Amino acid sequence: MTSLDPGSHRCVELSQHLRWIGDRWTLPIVVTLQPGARRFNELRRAVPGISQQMLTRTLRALERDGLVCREVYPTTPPKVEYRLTSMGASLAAQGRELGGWVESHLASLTASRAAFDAKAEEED
Amino acid sequence: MTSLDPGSHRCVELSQHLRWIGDRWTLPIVVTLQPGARRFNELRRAVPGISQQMLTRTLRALERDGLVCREVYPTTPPKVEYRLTSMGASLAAQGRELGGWVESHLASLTASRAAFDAKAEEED
DNA sequence: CGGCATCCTAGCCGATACTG
DNA sequence: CAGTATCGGCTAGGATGCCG
Repeated sequence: MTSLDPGSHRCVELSQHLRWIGDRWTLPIVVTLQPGARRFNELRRAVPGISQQMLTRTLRALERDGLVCREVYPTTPPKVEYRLTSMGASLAAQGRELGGWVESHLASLTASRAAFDAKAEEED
Repeated sequence: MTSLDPGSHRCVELSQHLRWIGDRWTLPIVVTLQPGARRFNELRRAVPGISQQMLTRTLRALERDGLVCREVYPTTPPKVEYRLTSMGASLAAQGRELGGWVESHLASLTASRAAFDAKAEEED
């Protein structure tokens, strides 16, 4: 990945496409879909705290990006399943790695913040 | 990383801490600092498009998180250098991996979006 | 040179209500 | 069950101007 070398500023462009990582729900949803297809409300229950609307929006965005596949069964009541595409699955793997990094550094991160804030406060 | 297994919803919590990765400038800055220390305006020039304020803010946040170290030389004119801590360096590595993923899937992503939008439009 | 303070806008995100 | 529509708050982030 030579275009990510320092000096190449492709990373500025690429970071635009990484913004969905920062949003609240993309990664949780993708990781939740890793084991297999899930129905809408099933997914909703599986991702605690998400609103119906954000689930819809995030799923649409993922579908648009070809990371998630939406399948509608025209039964009554309607049944809609979501599953990862192969690209989505590879993203999930990346997401888990990233989560692993955060998890293993979370303690240091928190400690560092506390120290920084304490120092800032004592200077007042 | 068992706590990232589907079924564990730690990922919801962790995703909170991933938000700063999704912001526009964190990754570009961290990657730019990979080769070694840089001065403020040097960094500013090296990261095209960043405003002075966002550079300041992002660097402060990185410093607070213990990812970047700030060193002031009390000369005239003042000189300030920023360099990655070891934790910052490991984040840079993660960032490059992530960037690599995006880069290698960017074409598919873009194509998928175009197809999705075209289909949505024809349905009007 | 290397900042900080202020103002402003766009878009994320949540809550609520309604539909096939 | 699986959405869509609407409203509104919060905040990331850009522009500008001042300071040591």
